[in-house]
Parts: sequence; C-alpha cells; structure tokens
Amino acid sequence: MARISDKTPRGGAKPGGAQGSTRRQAVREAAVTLFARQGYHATSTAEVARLAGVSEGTIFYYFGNKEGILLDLLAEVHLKYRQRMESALAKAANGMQAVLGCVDLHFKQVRQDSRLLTLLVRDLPVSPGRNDSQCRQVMREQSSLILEVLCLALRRGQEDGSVAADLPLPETGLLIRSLLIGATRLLLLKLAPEVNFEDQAAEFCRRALAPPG
Amino acid sequence: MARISDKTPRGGAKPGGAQGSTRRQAVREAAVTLFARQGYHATSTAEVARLAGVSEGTIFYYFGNKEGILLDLLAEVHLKYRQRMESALAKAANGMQAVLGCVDLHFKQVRQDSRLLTLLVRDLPVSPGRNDSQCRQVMREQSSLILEVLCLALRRGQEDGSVAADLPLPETGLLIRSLLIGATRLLLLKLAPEVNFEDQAAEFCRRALAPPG
Amino acid sequence: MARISDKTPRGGAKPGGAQGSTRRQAVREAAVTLFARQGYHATSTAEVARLAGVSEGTIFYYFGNKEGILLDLLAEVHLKYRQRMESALAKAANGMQAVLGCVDLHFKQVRQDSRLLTLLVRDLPVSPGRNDSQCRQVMREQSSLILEVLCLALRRGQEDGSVAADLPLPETGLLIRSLLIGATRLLLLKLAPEVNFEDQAAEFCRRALAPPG
Amino acid sequence: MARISDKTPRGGAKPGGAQGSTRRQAVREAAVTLFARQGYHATSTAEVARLAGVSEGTIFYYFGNKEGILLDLLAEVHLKYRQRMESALAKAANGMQAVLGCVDLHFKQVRQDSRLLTLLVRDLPVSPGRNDSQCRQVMREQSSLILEVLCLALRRGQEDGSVAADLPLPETGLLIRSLLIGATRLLLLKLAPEVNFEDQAAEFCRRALAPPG
DNA sequence: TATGAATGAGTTTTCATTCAT
DNA sequence: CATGAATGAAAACTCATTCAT
Repeated sequence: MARISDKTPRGGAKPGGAQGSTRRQAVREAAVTLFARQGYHATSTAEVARLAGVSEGTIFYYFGNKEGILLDLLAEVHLKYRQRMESALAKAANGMQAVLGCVDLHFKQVRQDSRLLTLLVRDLPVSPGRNDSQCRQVMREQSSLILEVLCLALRRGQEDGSVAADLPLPETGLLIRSLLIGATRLLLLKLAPEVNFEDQAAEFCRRALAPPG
Repeated sequence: MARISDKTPRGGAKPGGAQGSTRRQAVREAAVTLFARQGYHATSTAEVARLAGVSEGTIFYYFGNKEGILLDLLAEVHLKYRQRMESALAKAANGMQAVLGCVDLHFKQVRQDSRLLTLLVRDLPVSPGRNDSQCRQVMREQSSLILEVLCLALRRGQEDGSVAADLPLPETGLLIRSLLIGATRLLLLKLAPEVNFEDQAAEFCRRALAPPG
Repeated sequence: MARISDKTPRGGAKPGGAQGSTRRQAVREAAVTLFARQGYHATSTAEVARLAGVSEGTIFYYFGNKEGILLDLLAEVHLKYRQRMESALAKAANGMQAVLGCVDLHFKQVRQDSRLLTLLVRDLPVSPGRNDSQCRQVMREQSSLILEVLCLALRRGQEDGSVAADLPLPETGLLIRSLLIGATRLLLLKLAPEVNFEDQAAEFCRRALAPPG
Repeated sequence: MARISDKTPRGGAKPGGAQGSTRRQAVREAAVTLFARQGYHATSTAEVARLAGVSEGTIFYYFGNKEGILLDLLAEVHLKYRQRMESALAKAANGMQAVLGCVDLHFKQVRQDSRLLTLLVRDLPVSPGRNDSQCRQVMREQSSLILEVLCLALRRGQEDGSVAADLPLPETGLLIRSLLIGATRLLLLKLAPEVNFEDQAAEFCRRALAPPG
C-alpha cells in the first residue's frame, strides 16, 4: 500500500549499504534488458529477479511495485539523455550546430544503448488519458525538459542567424522531437526497411531550419 | 491451433444475416475504444465483451484470440489510411503538394478518429525482435506500403521540380514518416504541451524538401 | 436434457434417411479416429464435426451429447469383437483350440483396427466407482458377455479334456481376458519395447491351461 | 516455460521447513485421491486445491502445471512398486518363487493402495503416439525397469530349473506384466464380476512357466 | 433434418504482491 | 536487509451444448 520511493540504504559507506545498492542496480540492469526485449507487460517480476540474481521480495523492497522499476528506469534514461544533450549544446559553435548536434547525438545513443531508448518508444504501462500514474507524470516532465533544451538551441540559432527567424517555438522544437521519436520507433521496432535513414536526419533538419537565401 | 480468420456470417444481404456481422462489429468498436484508451495489455477480453454487449465466447468465436482483434483493427486502420493517402496523392497538383497533402491528411485523420490511430503508436503486443506474431507482420507490411506512397509522391516531386532532386529515397520518405509517427505519439499520448504544432508540420516539411534557390 | 438415443431416421429406404445415416456414420468414423489418436477428453466435438464434414449441431442431433458418440462406438466395438470370437469358437476343433483361437483373434483385431481397440484400453470418460453413466454400464455389460464367451470355450475344453479340469471358472477366463487387455494396453500405448510378444500369448495360455501329464 | 521440478523447501530438518513440504504433500494426497476416483481429466486443479486445503496458486508453485502433479505421482508409484518387487525377488528361494512373489506382491499392492495403482491403469494425459510429454516418458522408463525385474526373476528361474528353459525373454516377462496390468484394470475399474480372480493369478502363471514333466 | 452462431460456465495458468522469518 | 513460500484475483481461452432458423 505505502509507496516506497527511493528506498536507498542511507550511508553508502557501510558494507551492507553497498551490497543493497548492488542489488538495486542488478534489478535495474535486468529490468532494462527484459523490458526492452519483451516489453513491460510481457516481463514478470519473477523473470527480473531471476536475471538479477536476487529474490522476488528484493524487488518490492527496493521499488515498491513493478511500476516502480519502470519509473526508476524512465527517470534515469531521460536524465542521461538530457544531460548529454545539454553538454552537446554547450560545445556547439552556433544554434544550428547545437540542434543538429542533438539530432546526431540522439541517434548515437540509439545505437549505443538501444535497450534504454527502446523503453521510450515501446508500450506504455498506463492510460494516456489519466494522470493517476507517477509513470506518466515522469514521462511528461522529462519530455518537456528535453523539449526545452531543443528550444533553447533553436532560439540561440535564431539569435545568431543560423536558424530561420520566422520558425515558431516551441512548435518547431516539437517537430524535431517528433522526428526523433518516430525514427527511433521505426528503427528499434524494426518497422522500417534496412536503410540507414537516421544518417539523413540531421541534413533533413538543417534544410528545414536554414534561413532562406 | 487452427486460426479462425475472417469468420464472417454469410453475406450481409439478408436482414438476419447482418446479425452476426453486428456482433463482430460491436466487438471491434469496443476493442478500438478500450485499446486506445488503456492500451492493449491493460484491456481484458472480458472488458471488451462487456462493452460490446456480447459474451466473452463470441470474441473468440470471431477473432480466435485476443491478438486477432488487434490484427483486425490494425489491418483496417492501415488500409483506410493508405487509401486516403493514395487518393490525396492523385488529386495533388505536383509532387510537393502531394507530400504536403499526405502530411495534412495524416493529422486530419488523427483529429478525426484518434482512437484508431492511437493503436499504431501505442504498445505492441509482442517482442520487437521476433517475427513470430502475425500482428507484427501486418504492421511491417502495411508500414512499407505507406512508405511506398510517400516515396511515390517524393519521386514525382523530384521529377516535376517541386522537390529537391538531391534528396535520397527512401530515406527522405522514412524521415517524413518518422515525423508523422512521432508527432502522433506526442499528440495522442499527451506527452507534448498543449500546442497545435501539427499545423506546422507541413511547413516544416516544405522547407526541408524545397529545392534550393 | 432429454436423452436422444438411437435416433435413426426411420425407414432407411428414403433418400433423406440414407443421407442422415451417412452423416451419422461420418461422425462415428471421425470420432473413432480422433478418440483413438488423442483420447476422448482431448478431442472436441468441433474437431469431430470438422473431420466428419458435418456441422456441430449434427453431432448433438444424432448422439445427444459427446458421451453418446463414445457410447455408440463402445457398443459397436464390443459387439464386433464378441461376434468374431463367437464365430471363431464355433469353428474350433476343441475347447483349447477355441480359447487359443480367441487369443489369436484378439491380436489380429488389434493389428487390423487398432483405433477401435484403443478405445477400450485408453482413458475412461467417467468415474469407475459410480454407476451413473450409460457408458460404464455398456462397458460392463459387454465385458461380461465377452467373458462368457471365453468361459464357454474353457468349459468346453474341460469337458473334452483339452483344458485342465481343475482350473476354476470364471477366474481363469478373467485371467486370460486380463492378459489380453494388458497386452493391448502395452502394445497400443507403446509402453512395451519393440518386441512382438503378442505372438507368444497363445503359447503362454496353452501351457497355463493344458492338463497335466 | 521453465519447468519447476522438485521444488522442495530447504531440507526437512527444521520444524518450520517441513511446512512447505506439508503443502506439497497435501496436494499430492488430494490429487492421487481425485485422479484415481474421477480420472485425471475429470479432475480440475481447483478441486485438488480445495481438497488439499491450499490455494490454487500453490499447486502451480510446486508442480509447475497440472501434468506436473501426475508426473510426480507416477514417479513415486513406479519407484515404490519396483523397489518392493526387487526386495521380494531377493528373498525368493528360486526363480519361480521370485516371479510368483512378484505377482502376489502386485495384487497385494493393488489391495493396499488402490488409488496409486489406479493411476497406472486409468487414463493417460496425452496422445499415445507422441513422445512430447514428460509423463509418457516417465511411464515408459519405469515400465521398462519393472519389466527388467521380471525378466531377471525369469532368467534366474531358467537357470535354477524352476522355470521352463524354452520360454523366450523378454516376451514371457511382457506377458506376465500384461496379465498384471489387465487384471488391475479389470479390478480397479470394476469391469469384472465380483470374483477374486487375482488369487488365481500366481497359479495361472506357475502353470504357464513350469518346466514340462 | 441440419445448421452454425452464440453462449457461459469452466479450465489451466500467470503473476504482482504480501509477510513471516 | 533480504528472502521465498504462499496466495488470490484475474487472465486468456475452450468447449459442450442450445436454439432459432
């Protein structure tokens, strides 16, 4: 009943604490693999426990319930994703480069750890219309944060002249994000023919964003 | 074992004959509503039967198993979708107009019957890596047919000069499709802020596709 | 509710009647094949109907319920079996020959139509402790008739001196019948190694029955 | 997928440890009663759970699936049966006595715990023609082990002169085993008249096996 | 006489979750 | 901290049987 969130053994210095953290991490690792491979619904907590090498009770001790694992993973994947984008953005020469850098980075992450990204384009564990789940809230929050990063880059581009000034925000940001999400879905769910179209994504965006003339 | 596909009571000409068709249709109607609202996995066949006003057995009589319902719905939505695109394509003045027409049409359909389209961006009933399900096969087949339509329009645009000639196919087609899929996901799963960015989609594509100069 | 037994279209001369008989026979034929192959419980009436090429309703029209088919088949197989034994008995030179003839005949029938005989050694559709089923009644009745035939032969043997006079009846008859039933079960259910031990059955019985000296 | 076999709670030394074993045992006890009384197919797992006084989930926790219970029971009954035969064999004065001892022992076991033995002559859970079930494999394996014991006794009898030397092996062994199986079936399924023919079984075999003269 | 659409009670099985230890 | 035995509610699916035609 009581939601057990973020149960981390306080004081990571203690040997027992470190072991707990190890167990927690093992569950996360097992879950991300299985959720990505078979989907959230098709994966049982028993399966996760087995692959993680822990008892079933351990999962509920650390994550409260099954959705808790997903919640945890979603938060992590979003965080990592966003942080990488932000650092890519910082290094970019201008706004356009920043946006295109984000696009390239996205597909690099898809290639590097498809498991994590698959979580984002696979099935959702809850109703889209209802706000009752923490899971949906996390997705929405993180989603808007990522959108902000993109819009930041776009605005910078419009200011430094590398991006067409008449493109509306956040609409344009949403469209780029749409393209990334959709492409990832086609790629990871193997719904597209065997063509490396993701390499063309940056160029496609460059044309769409470039100022006229 | 034996797959019960397309079990339709003898031709709908007779007034009584439509009865069976009615039940079948009621199940489809109930399923599309519930699958879109709660997802495929979160919807039980009992729930579908209740909403459809038929017995649970009737579902299995007509569709063989739960996936059979989804299969049926997916085939329909894909078919309708593609046919509309094809007719939009036929009416277009040039290739670029055809592509943009497809984009607009897509969002029009999303607005008109969000339930059906939601099926395409919501959860998948099976592992993405495996080909064992008819459902995945249908999605893949239909997906490639839709891609073909888009590429046809693009090629026509490249021939009549309305689309940049150096854009590679089918990569560019896949990117447009990605944008549509991703946008639909953001929209229907309410992951985007309340902004009508879909109206900008055609313009975004126009810029990306337009020949230089 | 109402038991429909022996519903045969009266007057087999009528063309309609002949057709009904055809359907009835088709069901019986299909059922004996499937029951023997998969067992009574593992065979659905739908399967029987499909193999027989009739509608499911037809089965219930002719046999009342599923057990009705088995009832019908059991009665037939027992009847045939007994009739053959009786005619073998009539032709035998003496009692011992009659018994051994029955033994040989039994295995000949097993070899000739294993499907029918399999019904007798496979699973029973009902509780052995209760008498509530017609099925069990039929089995018991027919069983005792067959036993009678065997005992008749044995008694004749004891009278003509070919069978040991001190062997008790019907015990000895039951033992021979046991041997036949058990051997059939081992054979048809493939629980015995690939040895043609049934050829030795008559010799085994001959020794057991032979008068001393 | 993963077969849960032999899930036994850690060693029965601890008083608490026997608890799990208790539940397991309760299921076995309930199952053997119901399977013998009504047959495997006619018994639902719910019925077994109810009689055992455990939840239905417990059955699947311990036995994996319904067939798992039967498997377990079959293995046990076969093992016990064979062990008793072997010890009877060891005590016998000569080969003939050993064989007849086995025969007597068989019927003694039938009388002592008819439930367990009934499992062996009642219905089979699967097609006889197919090897796909563990259940059938167990039956076949154990069956051949029991046959070996019988043949051992027969061979010993042929060597010590108490059994006719010209009787072929393993055919003769199979015939004796047939007689035992068939008799058990007649007895336990109450298909024979109320006659204690099993008392005659040893004498019947003695005559069949005795050396001439 | 024959059909087959429709059913609902029943089946096996799964699984997230609890809790005593 | 961690376990894993035990559960019960619910899931998908089956199937003998009915009945209007």
